[in-house]
Amino acid sequence: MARLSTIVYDEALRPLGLKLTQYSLLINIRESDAVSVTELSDRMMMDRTTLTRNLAPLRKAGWVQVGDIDRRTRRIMLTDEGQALLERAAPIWEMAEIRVREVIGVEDSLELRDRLDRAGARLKGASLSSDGRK
Amino acid sequence: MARLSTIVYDEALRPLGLKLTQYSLLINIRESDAVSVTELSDRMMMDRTTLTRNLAPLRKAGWVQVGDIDRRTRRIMLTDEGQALLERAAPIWEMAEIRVREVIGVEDSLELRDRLDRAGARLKGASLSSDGRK
DNA sequence: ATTACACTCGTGTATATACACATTTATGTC
DNA sequence: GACATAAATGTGTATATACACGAGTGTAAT
Repeated sequence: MARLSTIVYDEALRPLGLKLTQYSLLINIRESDAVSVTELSDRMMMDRTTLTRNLAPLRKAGWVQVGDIDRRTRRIMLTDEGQALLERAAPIWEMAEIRVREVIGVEDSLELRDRLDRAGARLKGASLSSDGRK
Repeated sequence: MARLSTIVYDEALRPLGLKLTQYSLLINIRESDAVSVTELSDRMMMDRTTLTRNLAPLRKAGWVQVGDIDRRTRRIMLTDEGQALLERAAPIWEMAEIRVREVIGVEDSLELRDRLDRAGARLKGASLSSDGRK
């Protein structure tokens, strides 16, 4: 399923120079502005260190900005260009979503998403975190 | 879902030094012995060049062997150690599968697999292949 | 104040993934 | 046989992913 999604979505997003994960990341940043690395990685069920790496190309492209709260915690924000990009991406994304539903099956795509959300919640905290040391 | 699978399966397979993709690759090689790179990559709905890279650590570990058919086509095979590894992995894999079904939901896991299979078939050939140049 | 511990984050290393491009080899056409 | 074309594979580059480890920072206990 990861590969299916990659194929369909990446193909659609290519004109914008975006990949699936990058789009997903930008959306999540917009929805919870000024989050910390750890918090965002939890929300995305992604390893913290993976998030750090994934932020790099987004920062280089000028879509994401990172500032400090104290000298330990950082906050991640969209730039104006990032905002603009997401607005341009919105209709393209919707079309891709429709295509995915055609390919996978309409009725189940929503239920599947739901089910995966709940599964994620169930796993959260259990295994997810670089350094398992308490 | 990719990340969910990674977490659960990788955790289970770690004692064997195997990752999810590697196990999947080994199983596919066993089921269609002496395949070519392109054929196997098609079967796994994976980019051909990705497969090449993924084979490297398996060869280095001595689980997979690669020989030549003519000087253009290569055939991929399991070594005896690869066979043995899969046998040791079988019970572990089954337990992980059970756990995934618990987490995601029993009834749907089978139907989901089916649905994804058909979706894959529908997409096959359409977009999948490094170099699209005819 | 010191000290111990918990929190927040990044880097080194290894694998996974795919696209663009290059290379080599077989095959078919004349 | 020569030559164009198609087929099979690999490499360079970039991103995605996670684990092990390390470094700095806040906080609470003494």
